Amino acid sequence: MTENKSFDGLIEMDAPFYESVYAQVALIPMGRVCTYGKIAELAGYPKASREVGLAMSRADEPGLPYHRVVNKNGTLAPNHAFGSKALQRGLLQGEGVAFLDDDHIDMEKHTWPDDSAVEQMSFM
DNA sequence: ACGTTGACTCCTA
DNA sequence: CTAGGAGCCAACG
Repeated sequence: MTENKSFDGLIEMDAPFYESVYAQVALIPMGRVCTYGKIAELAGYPKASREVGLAMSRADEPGLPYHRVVNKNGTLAPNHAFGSKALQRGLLQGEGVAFLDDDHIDMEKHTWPDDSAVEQMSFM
């Protein structure tokens, strides 16, 4: 009994924070990016921005679009993530994300959740 | 249980 | 632009 360590595909983690992070990341639509701090905030830990990065590093969940998570400054993750910045950039560009430079995303257009989304929700 | 770690963010120079 | 320091907090050994 108490075989709670069954890693038969799904990983039972005792970390609600991490699960919340993964859930938020999974909600990021294509062509959009989100910051670590924003995800931490949405996850319920507004100051745990660093832990979001940890969660990404430790994430083994396939299909999780964590390449859409970038720094608040619009710069991509360090080179050791994704194998290289170029790879992350390619993934984002493939989704329609505009870059101001090789390492800078146009956050004003692609940050999510976006304030312009509020306009869409308005019935006006 | 304590100390270290880190894909962060903010500030100063 | 780069470099350094401080604050922050959960997971991990």
